[in-house]
Amino acid sequence: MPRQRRKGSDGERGREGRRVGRRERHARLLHQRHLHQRRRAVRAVQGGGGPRAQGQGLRCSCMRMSKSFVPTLKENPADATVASHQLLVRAGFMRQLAAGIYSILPLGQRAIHEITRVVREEMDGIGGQEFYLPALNPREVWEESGRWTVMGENMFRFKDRKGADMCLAMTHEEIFTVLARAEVRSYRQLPQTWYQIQTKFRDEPRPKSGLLRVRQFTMKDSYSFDVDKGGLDKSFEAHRLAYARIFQRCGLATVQVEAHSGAMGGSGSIEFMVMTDAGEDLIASCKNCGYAANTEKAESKVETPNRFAPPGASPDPEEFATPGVVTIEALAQKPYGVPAEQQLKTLVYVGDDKPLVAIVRGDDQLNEAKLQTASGASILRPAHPEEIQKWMGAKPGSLGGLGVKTARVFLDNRLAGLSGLVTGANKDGFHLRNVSVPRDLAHATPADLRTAAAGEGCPRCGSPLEVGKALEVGHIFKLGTRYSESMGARILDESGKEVPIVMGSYGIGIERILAGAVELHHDGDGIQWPMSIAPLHLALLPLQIQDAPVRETAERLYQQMREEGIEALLDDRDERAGVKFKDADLIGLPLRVAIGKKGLAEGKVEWKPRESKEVELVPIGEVVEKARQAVLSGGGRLWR
RNA sequence: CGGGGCGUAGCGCAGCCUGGUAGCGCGCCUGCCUUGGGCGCAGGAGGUCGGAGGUUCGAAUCCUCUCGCCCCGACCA
Repeated sequence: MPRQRRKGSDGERGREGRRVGRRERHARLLHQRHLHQRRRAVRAVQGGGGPRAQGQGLRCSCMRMSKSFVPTLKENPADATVASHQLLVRAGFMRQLAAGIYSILPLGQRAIHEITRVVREEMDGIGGQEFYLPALNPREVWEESGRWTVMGENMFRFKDRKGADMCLAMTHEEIFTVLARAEVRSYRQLPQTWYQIQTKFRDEPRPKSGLLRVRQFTMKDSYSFDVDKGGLDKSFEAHRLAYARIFQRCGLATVQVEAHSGAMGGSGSIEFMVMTDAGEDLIASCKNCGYAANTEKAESKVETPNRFAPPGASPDPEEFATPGVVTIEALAQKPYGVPAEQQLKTLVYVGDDKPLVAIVRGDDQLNEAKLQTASGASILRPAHPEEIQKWMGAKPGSLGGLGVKTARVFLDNRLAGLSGLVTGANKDGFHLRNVSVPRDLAHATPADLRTAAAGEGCPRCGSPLEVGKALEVGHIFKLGTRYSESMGARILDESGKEVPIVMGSYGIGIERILAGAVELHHDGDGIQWPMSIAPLHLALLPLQIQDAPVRETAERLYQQMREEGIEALLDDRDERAGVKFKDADLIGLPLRVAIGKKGLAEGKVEWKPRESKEVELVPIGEVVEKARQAVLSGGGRLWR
């Protein structure tokens, strides 16, 4: 088929020199192509129209099962425990290479393309400009921000042949800041929003759950650069709204929660969470007022009556022997009978190489993220037993905060004002009773240290909080001047004063969207892709491939769909109907059209959306249009 | 990093305790048959038993070391 140039129309005019905007030109091109393909479609229907070489000038890409690499499995892979991992492997979307490292197969890659398309559209929509930065970084930049140390073991590091320290980037604050400081001089050049979609490397101590926690993954990361805090607030809000649209368009219901900022630093952050048991985070939320926070940060209202306080003045602390008792539980038992809520739990940590003591009520859980926030430490870890012995003079199990001078002591807020409590004596085998917080622990810094639990009061409205498991798919941070100060990215403001650029950083885990969508959308038979991110729109199943009318009808529909921009997966394998149905359900394309002898006798084919139970008989001549409508109304896109 | 489990054919597993011929199901190849929800029959190919060392006449099996993977606890898109 000869490809004709259309003369004298749009293309020519562009050459005449009239400035045509890129966008406009692109739209025109699409229109031209559309007309062209329409004509072909008409010809195809009118006759001839047999199978054609794939891709001839068409941008819509379809697939023939017989020629595609889609290795489906009947049985679940042994190591997969969560649905998304099992199904993505079984349906032929990915294979594991090593712990937390996956090869993405053609179907998986197509779905990822759809996701990144949505992400790009929304990022461009808020004025983001796409970059592509190096994943391979020299030590020096990370040294400048201080994160060469902070990132610790989580960063992949090695030496190049000259012996220089290198690393694989976990995120790109540093590199973008280097660009900004080198080129951005004036407030007039701001605000800027820069982003990329790029591979990130993190040497996770424990990769797990398929794509949910891996060591190499794709992240959309963006960075905003503003003159002041007000500008940052605007950039942050723009991202927040864009993220909400991205996840919604990808078929993910998300909740936005207040979050701990961790190694990123900064003043505030919001996480976007998909509620699923496959997730690893715990979030507390209030149905009544909408409060939602990661339990790393969530607060709660709890009643803490001073019920162990002795009448009158509190007697002095008194040592008593507790041989072999090293747990809260044991001290609550028989001979002692000290309820856990009367005890103080004393834990020793090391924050930036200095000892820290944290005290919470015996039945509460210390929240390390909160201790990190309270202490301002950038690296926090539990102390080793030898360190504890050295600083406290006793082993874990007999520790207490009284008289501690070797370490900063932090005390959970709920303990304020209580007395008549029991704690370790910092002497193995002994505890202290009659401990009064105001008198004996006055040297401790009060802080919110305990982990909020389900049923406790919402910090805003007091209604009972719910706690559920969630998967983090996005995280937005107000970095402020954390990086611009340490790395010297300064500009002149309106008054001619040199000020650090105010930054924000915003991340989305691309594969987590993929896996999260599967967690949310599947059934016992397989995946149920949302139209917007489905690898293809429709499965076309000729049920008896040896039957010429069946085969030819399928081929014709395949061709027509392709020309209409509907992405079809034609299962042209010589397999039994059952095999095709099973694979189609497993792969989970949103639409299915089955062509069988029976229906064909009446001039009909079978229509079935993946999530529907019923099959609908549709006249052959109507099915392409029906599919077109379904793709569009489902949030999909024709013509790529 | 602490605790637990598992490495045997492409995939899922048995065999190991009590040392002596490496097996089953699925998948794959050939033929016949069947043809609307992972058909049936017959034949066939395919394995350094994760690796190294040791004990033994003999090791998938017992011992030591090591590597890898999964799960549970401490870290993050």
